[in-house]
Amino acid sequence: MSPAPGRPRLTPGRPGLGPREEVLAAAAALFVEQGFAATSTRQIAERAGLRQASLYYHFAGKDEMLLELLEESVRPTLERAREHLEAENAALALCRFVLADVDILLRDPHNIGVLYLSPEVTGAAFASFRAHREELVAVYGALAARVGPAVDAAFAGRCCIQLVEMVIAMRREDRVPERVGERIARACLRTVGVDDDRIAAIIATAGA
Amino acid sequence: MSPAPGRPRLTPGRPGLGPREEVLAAAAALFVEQGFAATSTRQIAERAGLRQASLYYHFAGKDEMLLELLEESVRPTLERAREHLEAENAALALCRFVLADVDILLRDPHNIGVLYLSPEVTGAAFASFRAHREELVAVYGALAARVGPAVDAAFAGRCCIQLVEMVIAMRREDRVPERVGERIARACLRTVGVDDDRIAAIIATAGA
DNA sequence: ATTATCTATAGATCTATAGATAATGC
DNA sequence: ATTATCTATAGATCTATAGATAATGC
Repeated sequence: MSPAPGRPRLTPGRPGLGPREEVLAAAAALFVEQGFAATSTRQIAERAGLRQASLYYHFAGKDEMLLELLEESVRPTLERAREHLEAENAALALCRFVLADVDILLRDPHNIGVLYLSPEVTGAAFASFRAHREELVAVYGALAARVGPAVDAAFAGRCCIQLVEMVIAMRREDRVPERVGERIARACLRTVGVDDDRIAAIIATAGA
Repeated sequence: MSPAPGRPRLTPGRPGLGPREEVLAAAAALFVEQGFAATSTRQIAERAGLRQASLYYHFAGKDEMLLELLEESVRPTLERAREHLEAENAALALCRFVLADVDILLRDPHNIGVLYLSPEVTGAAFASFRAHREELVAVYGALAARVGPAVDAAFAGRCCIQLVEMVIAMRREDRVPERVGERIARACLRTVGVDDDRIAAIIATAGA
């Protein structure tokens, strides 16, 4: 195990991760805790264990860090989307998609979702993230449309994503109840207009 | 109409409002557009039409401005809460409360709700706001509990508030559909477990 | 005298660049 | 020679205070 080339750090840095990932982890924790604009590059560097100026070897600036964190946080959900869209039973697919999404949000190491709504993400630098999020809304809409053709698909999709992202707020307050995924899935299916008997069956199937 | 005492402003300032309100309006617009930490006192002052240092005659700092804006934005909803909690028909009361809350959020001149989730609000300076918001969650929970005693009241309450606050995201994207209030109310009632026939009746009554 | 503003500024940041340095690898 | 870090710092902020000033009202 020869050490990497380049001048060594003053503080060694964790063995498993590359420096880019160390910086991203530090940035994520601070952005979530203090907010994006309130976090300085110096704080990020300090937490990551290198010098402020060294950040610029890996990133053009804070924007690039946040963009990468946000993209990372929607990517896994979008990757799962396709398989669910192709499933036969639409209500079951919606249920499974919700369960998967909730699970991904719960597993995110820093709960980066708290920044989805934040005003800084409106900027041009984050256009690609917003586009990906739009895709996600569209997926929920498409699933909702197939469940109940009577409902306004776009609106129902929005409701679902809104309910799913309730876990972000819950995590921030450290009050994530037991079986959240299942409960949110039930709420989504009710919202879309599936009746309770079917919901019970669907959740039982999805859980298996 | 004699002018107010004190040295006159360089820029006159709008006739209807006191200086405090002018500053708050400027701050709200900028906080929502750029984020709290990304907005400087200089920008706020410029927009309000006075000098940066003059802000400190009215406010101790940015924190105090945001706190006041946030409190202002939950107060009207909480004031309405009591009457709804005392109503006989719980489902109807929930429906009316949702309609009122959505309406208030839609009328808010700057959509300040985008900052509810933002990390800066976690700080000690905003404890009283968070307490008021907790109250609001409790009101939704209490109403939900009376509608269907079988459901977990706290969770159902959270779902409702989450669905109501969907209008904040919609406003930010400038995509508020027609009759949002009614549609969100329907989603809430479904989530809480009211069946569609009753919902139709309730919404008809509430609208009258 | 009181009020509400102004001008000026100290002191503390913060970002991003320039250039030096300490490793590896050829 | 290449890579990845370091030190040092310029230039641009930003917040909050001190003290002057221009009104009103007594």
